[in-house]
Amino acid sequence: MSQTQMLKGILDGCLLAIINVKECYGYEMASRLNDYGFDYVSEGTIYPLLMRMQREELIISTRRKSTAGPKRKYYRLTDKGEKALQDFIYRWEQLDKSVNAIIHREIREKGE
Amino acid sequence: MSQTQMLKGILDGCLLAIINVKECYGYEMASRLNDYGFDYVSEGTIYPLLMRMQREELIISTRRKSTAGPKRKYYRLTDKGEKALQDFIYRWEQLDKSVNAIIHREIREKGE
DNA sequence: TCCACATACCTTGTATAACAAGATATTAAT
DNA sequence: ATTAATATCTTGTTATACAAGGTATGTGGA
Repeated sequence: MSQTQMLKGILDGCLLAIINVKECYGYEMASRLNDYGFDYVSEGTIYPLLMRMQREELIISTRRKSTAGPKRKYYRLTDKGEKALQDFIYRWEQLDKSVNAIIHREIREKGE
Repeated sequence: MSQTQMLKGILDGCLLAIINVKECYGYEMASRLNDYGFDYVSEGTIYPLLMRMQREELIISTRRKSTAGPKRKYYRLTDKGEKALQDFIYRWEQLDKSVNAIIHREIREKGE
């Protein structure tokens, strides 16, 4: 029952959402996540995730020069990635509703 | 990026919340979760989870006769379990806020 | 020039937890 | 006796976040 477990299956959707706002590279995403209120997310988490999503053709990358340091890999969504993001948002909202219902003890009607 | 991954680290808190409302036994919890809007959660998920939480002294069980079938194990929260539930709710609300901020593109101020 | 440092990416191994599938036992009804 | 619903539990698999560490590039200061 840790914060790391709670992120499972959620982080990938969050990265898609971040990329959707604006092209972004891995190293920057950690701090971006932080801005949104997440605790520090390891690069050992982010990079494998990005590579997996690229393999699944949800995102594609372009290498560009950095102002300071090695080249960056900027990611953007594919059409498939945009669909995956919409799907994630839907599933998140379902979960959100369910968990909040439990916490606030609001049992839904069966027929809904 | 499946529904099953999204439940990780969340199901245990949800079960604590359910038990907190009213003593409950494993078999019943599946349908209770369903009432709250969750998809079917396997018994192969629920029972090991209950046993783990009992081992961690978050819940304790009492065997009682069933109206039809073998004895039920009714669970209730310990003091430690109540604290764990409060802790879960806090962490859930943090996550909830963060994910919704990302989805709705509301970047928080750093100083907050 | 040389070195420290921030930037930027990647790999390996580990731990956790949800799940499918199936086993077992009890009670009621046919 | 047989079937079905109830109720619990076990085994093996899979997915994924993370710690720890490695590699490479560019800037600025000594």
